[in-house]
Amino acid sequence: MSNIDYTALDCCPAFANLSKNEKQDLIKVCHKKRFNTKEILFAQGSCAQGFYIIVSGAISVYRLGTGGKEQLLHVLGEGELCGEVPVFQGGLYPANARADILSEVLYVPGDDFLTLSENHPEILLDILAVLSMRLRKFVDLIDDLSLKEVSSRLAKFLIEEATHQNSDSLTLNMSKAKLAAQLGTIAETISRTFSRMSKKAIITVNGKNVTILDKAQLANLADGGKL
Amino acid sequence: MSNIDYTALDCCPAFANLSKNEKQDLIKVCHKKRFNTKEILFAQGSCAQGFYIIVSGAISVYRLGTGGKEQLLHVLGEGELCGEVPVFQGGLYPANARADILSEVLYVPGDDFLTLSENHPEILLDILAVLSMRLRKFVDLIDDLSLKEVSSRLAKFLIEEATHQNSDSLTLNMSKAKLAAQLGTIAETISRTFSRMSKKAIITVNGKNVTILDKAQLANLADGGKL
DNA sequence: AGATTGCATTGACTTAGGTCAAGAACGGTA
DNA sequence: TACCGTTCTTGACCTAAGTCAATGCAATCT
Repeated sequence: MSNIDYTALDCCPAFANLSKNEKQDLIKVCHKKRFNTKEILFAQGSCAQGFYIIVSGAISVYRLGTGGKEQLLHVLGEGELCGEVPVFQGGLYPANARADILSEVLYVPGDDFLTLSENHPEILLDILAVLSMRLRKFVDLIDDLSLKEVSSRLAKFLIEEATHQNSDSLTLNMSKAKLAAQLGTIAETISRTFSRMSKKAIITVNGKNVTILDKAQLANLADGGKL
Repeated sequence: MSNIDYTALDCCPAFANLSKNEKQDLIKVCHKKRFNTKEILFAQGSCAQGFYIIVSGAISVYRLGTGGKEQLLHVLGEGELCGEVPVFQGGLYPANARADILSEVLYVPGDDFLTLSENHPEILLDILAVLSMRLRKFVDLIDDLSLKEVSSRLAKFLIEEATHQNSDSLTLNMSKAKLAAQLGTIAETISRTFSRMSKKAIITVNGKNVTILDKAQLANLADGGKL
């Protein structure tokens, strides 16, 4: 079907355990696709024949509310899977997916994947790990939305992001509106929360750069403390 | 290890596809356990060595917020799996689980299960279906918490429950407080929402019995309409 | 430079829904 | 029946956060 180089799968941790031969078997059934900025990969409720492996770029997976408010479910990047749920259950995509920037993906037809898994069942354990990780993240998000306030969620996000960029300051790699959607709120509220944190000398904000001044207080906020 | 009858697994849709022999292999590694009302199966963050198959009873899986507010993640019943995520990823339970009533479960050690899956990889597809279903439900819950109001969530719940009990009236099988926790709110708000729906002649409430008077309006609410 | 476009910020206002507290209703037990 | 604990309802209040609208940038294009 395709003559893509099997090393394209090297970017994908979920398939890292596969042997060279297994990767070649998998790549044989893949179709390379390319999505432009803002192009839709799939819409909630539409029928799924397969899933995607992201080779490069970034894909937002989201739900839409009344009035067009978005709740981001994940932002997926290089090496991650996208839209795999309906392959194993239900057949319909549970949410919408859109390319944030020009993105290259491998489309894996579900049937082909399932056939392949008969010969290489270890692959299923890898997928189980991916879904388990997603469940964990969702539990955290549900917990946040239901039990925490925006200042907590933002504090948590900043701590995670700073840790990730291992420093006391961090650069937001998305617009405030997108950050808001991810945290289950709106841009204005993010703005106000940033400025309240600044007034209390917990952080300083400069465009997309945030510097953490008082780690302890930020951790306290993340933990449910009052701003 | 155990000499439980393999037919104990018949209650479990996730393992319905297994042959008699496979069920016997699985049951061999299971330990029967029994939990009294309010007894804890596991706590968030504790280390997991295995998962549970619920034979009878009911298990609540939940997160705790400050001040003891609970967000229910699922209420699991006969035949369902519980605590399987850490077997495949991370090793720690993502949430708390507690028996609502006297419950019988089969404890499946993770290692044994993984070993078993090497000989019967189809079992992994069944687990994938279970996790996929959970992801779907979580996406709906996230959507509700972030994008819908309580009246919407309650309306949706009533419609689902009535459909499930196939009639225009339904009996709540839990306390209002528990219903509230499931919908990400508190008992008082549920009370008030019920009474507003009653005043508008959409439903009538009588103890644990709810009768739907105006299906169309209820559906409209579930869809984001104003109460 | 001026104009256009897209984000970010701020203020004034509204509102859903949480908190606290007082009763009322219900269910089991003696 | 009377007593108890639990659950449910209702009211008064408060606050987090959403809405709407004005304005301020900063970046890019003509």
